[in-house]
Amino acid sequence: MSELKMPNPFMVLAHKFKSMVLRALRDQGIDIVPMHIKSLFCVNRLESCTAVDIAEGLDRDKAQITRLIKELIDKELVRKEPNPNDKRSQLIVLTEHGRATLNKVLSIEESIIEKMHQGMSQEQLDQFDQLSRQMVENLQKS
Amino acid sequence: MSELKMPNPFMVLAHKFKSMVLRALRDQGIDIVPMHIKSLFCVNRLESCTAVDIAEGLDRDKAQITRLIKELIDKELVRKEPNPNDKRSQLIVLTEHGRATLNKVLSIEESIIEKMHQGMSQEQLDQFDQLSRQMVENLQKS
DNA sequence: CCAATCTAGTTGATATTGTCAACCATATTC
DNA sequence: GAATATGGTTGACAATATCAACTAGATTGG
Repeated sequence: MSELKMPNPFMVLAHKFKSMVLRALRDQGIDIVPMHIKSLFCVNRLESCTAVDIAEGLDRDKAQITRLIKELIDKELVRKEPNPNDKRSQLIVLTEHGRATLNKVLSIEESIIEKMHQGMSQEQLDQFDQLSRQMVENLQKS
Repeated sequence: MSELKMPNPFMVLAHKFKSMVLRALRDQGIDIVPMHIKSLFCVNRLESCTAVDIAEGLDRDKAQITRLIKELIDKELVRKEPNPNDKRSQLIVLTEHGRATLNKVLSIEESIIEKMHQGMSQEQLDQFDQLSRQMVENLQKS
């Protein structure tokens, strides 16, 4: 083959970032994992949030999200309430503990992101995010 | 908390990309997984390649790489040769089958990457990679 | 109004990837 | 030559992902 293929830099970055987030959580004695964080942020973002909203919002399997939600309930970070609009469904709601944990985690992630972004202009960061989003869209087109 | 946190675009991209690569491998009847690919590319890049070279090159645990190499040997994609310079160590070498598989996989990944990069200039792509690398370096500074 | 179809969520099973610790054999260092 | 470090392995477990099949409820169309 022509040239020797190097690892995709954005994949290297994703691996490093995720490892660092998990390590930072452990160091802070926070017993949750990155997928928990993503789910909690999802619940926080949506006024009325169901499991399928999280699955779609995070582009994950419904089965996986069901299990994640159960873990978040066990850790008393969220609770379920009946969905007035759909008897099959429940609304996922942050508990006080969940909100407090989310605030801690937000700080942790923000400090990692700040370190990651050192020496870069806002314009560069905006373009980086924009290109990432565009690439996701490109991949989604069938 | 202040603003509602959205998922990091490069993490969304990494998840989507990895899923697509695995799906494409399955569609092509190729019974390997993304970590196998990364390892094979690593072996291909280095003139004299050991397990610890792969572990370091991919920023992965030695234990994980040991297991991956065993799988690659089982699938006859690589083989081990004694390391003349270190009795503890073996050199990992691509087999013919491994080289052929790597070529197929290269095509598959390249077509996914081409699709991902649609509508983007080379300058933009270079900057994207450069920013990713810089972010990795930033995270690595202790 | 009811059958057919779709959807929300669950459960089971399995796959992929990741992490930590402990170990043995070998290499290096002092 | 003892102490320390390193390459690789094994065990155990954790985190994430995927697919299929299922039940209960919602929607659709005749």
